[in-house]
Amino acid sequence: MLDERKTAILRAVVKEYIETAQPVGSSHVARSPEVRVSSATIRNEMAVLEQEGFLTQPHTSAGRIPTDKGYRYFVDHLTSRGHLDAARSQEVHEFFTSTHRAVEQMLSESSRLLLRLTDYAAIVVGPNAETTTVRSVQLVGLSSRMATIVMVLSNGSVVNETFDLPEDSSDARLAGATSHLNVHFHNRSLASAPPPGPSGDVTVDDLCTRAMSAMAERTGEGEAPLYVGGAARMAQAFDAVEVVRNVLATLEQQYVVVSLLKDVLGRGLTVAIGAEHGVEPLAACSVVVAPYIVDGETVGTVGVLGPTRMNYPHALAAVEMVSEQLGARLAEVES
Amino acid sequence: MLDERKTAILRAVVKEYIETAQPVGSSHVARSPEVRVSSATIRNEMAVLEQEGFLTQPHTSAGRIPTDKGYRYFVDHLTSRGHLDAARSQEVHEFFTSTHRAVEQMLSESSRLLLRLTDYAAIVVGPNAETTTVRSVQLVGLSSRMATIVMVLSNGSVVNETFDLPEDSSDARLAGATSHLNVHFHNRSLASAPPPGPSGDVTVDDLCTRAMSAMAERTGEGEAPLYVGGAARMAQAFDAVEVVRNVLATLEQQYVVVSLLKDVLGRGLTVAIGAEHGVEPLAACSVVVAPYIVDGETVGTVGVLGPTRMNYPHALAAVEMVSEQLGARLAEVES
DNA sequence: CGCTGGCAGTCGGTAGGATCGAGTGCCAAC
DNA sequence: GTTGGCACTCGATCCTACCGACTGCCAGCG
Repeated sequence: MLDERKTAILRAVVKEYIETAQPVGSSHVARSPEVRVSSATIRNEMAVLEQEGFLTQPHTSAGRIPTDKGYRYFVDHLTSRGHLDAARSQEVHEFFTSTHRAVEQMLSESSRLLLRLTDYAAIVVGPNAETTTVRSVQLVGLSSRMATIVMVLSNGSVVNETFDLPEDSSDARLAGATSHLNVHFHNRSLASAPPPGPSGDVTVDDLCTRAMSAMAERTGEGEAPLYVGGAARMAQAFDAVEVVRNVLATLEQQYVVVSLLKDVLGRGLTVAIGAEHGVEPLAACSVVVAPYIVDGETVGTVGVLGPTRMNYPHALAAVEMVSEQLGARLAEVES
Repeated sequence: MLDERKTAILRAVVKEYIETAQPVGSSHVARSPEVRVSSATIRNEMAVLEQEGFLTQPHTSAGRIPTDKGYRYFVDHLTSRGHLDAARSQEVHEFFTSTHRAVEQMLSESSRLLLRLTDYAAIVVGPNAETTTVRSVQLVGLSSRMATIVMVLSNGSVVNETFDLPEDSSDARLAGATSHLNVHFHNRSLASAPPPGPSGDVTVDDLCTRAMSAMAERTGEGEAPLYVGGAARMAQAFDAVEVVRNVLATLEQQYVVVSLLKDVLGRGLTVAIGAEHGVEPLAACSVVVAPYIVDGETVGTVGVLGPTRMNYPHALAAVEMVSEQLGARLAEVES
């Protein structure tokens, strides 16, 4: 699509702009060792790149900055895969060999790890209900009127909800419902299993129904657990206060974030640049995502969200590494 | 400490400054209906207030702004307790009558509620291990090498951790350990109960030890669950980018926040203004806290964190209302 | 004696204007 | 096709003057 020299120039502009956040002029590019022509030639080429939509000028007589299309071309034509430096690579390995906590904690800490690696906002979406099976169900009475249902899933995560007890429940009936549900869900997926059939005791059935409908709130569409870290740290990459506020506010709306990641991944992308992802308040942001895979199944997503002028090679490397390690770590739990 | 007129003037300055965030001059104060003297008199009084440390001038020939000491006097001498307007009051009631979810969700949503009420960062610290008793313990095998321990506490919260299984464990031994732990912890506090005694089977004992030491990470000092909402929204109240970054970064360090609240509450305060709380990066912030109480026991804390020029009466009213309702709602679970 | 109106003085904020310089587009020459 | 040179553009920066919101002080009034 672009000849070699234009590609080299575009690459130089993107790299420079990512570093400095300043419009880059032809003479800067000429200084780059990859490009061995004079600044005049570069000016001509840059004019063409601008006409074709890869670059833009904030104003006449300023340098050029990449457009979304420019970034897109850049990431699609990366020469070298990014590498994490030794220290960071080390940090990831240490993290995943030393962590020994509940899945929920591990995901939450993974998001902090990714934050430290990239300095952008790190997002980890937990395993969803479709891909895990139920290992154990238990109903626990809290008082005469309330109880909790606790489910342990095959990936080690635990979901719980409280619900009101019917009048005529008793400890025995709670136990009955517990074993009824255990038999019913044994090694079945929470989301795909049919509702439990009758048990012979109407109160037990009532208990099961109440417990399951409480649970349904949790396993509904898009209700995957979400861990966001470092929104604040990334925000400093923007200078317009207005933008910062929008971005932070959007990041607090969990379902927007989850569906954003799902959507990007669903379109087979690993990088969504600026307006590509379609979430308007995040138009100044790019997203780098990777699924994490356990037993050949995609069970969740990790990603980073940063300004469009983020360091894509680095972010790609970090996200990939964390997703791989996370998948491997979670696989250990199930094997 | 201050005569009535000085108090009125200080009050007027604080109120005005909270609203406008601009230094307020003597003529503005003179316009306030509570003060019925000329601006010249007010100037004299303000000079005294400044000398005594209640007000300060950003520079000569500017209006005055309150110092931390000024805010402190203001909140200590509030005439009228703040009231939430009808709409917000309504919102709180609706929230607490309609929510029917697991404790963890309720706390998380409470923090969002408080955020909506005040537009400052809302903080909810969950019940800690000392004040709850164990209702149920269960060990669930995830694979041949790993298992999860799940505890349901009397307040409806659920804590879980994973741990490695010893070589010679079996489903039967997991069940044995489960019932051993259940008997041991029955209606005892997780934190204060002694470690379980021997059961007669060394593998079962091993299981119990491993499970409990995994759990210990969770119930250790200062490990109360924390829900922070709306850090971003509050940040817009500051204009110095530097400050915003510090504040947001600090808010992401959970243990700092938890101990801050504990500390403030421990000193018997409900409001900590600016430097009073001693957390240096939050020197530009004030904190309003209230414990929530279940069965006469303080089990957790709610609070808001905002700029020192926050609307104290409003924040106090909001925090108090939410803490009361939250306590009442949690009490229902246990009764 | 306390309160008030008036007045001179201070100083940050803003607007206008000159200057600077990084960068462009174009062109003639190689 | 590439290059050096040149005229031009335009945001950023600095300076200056000015404005206005204050204050502190003082003399006079009730």
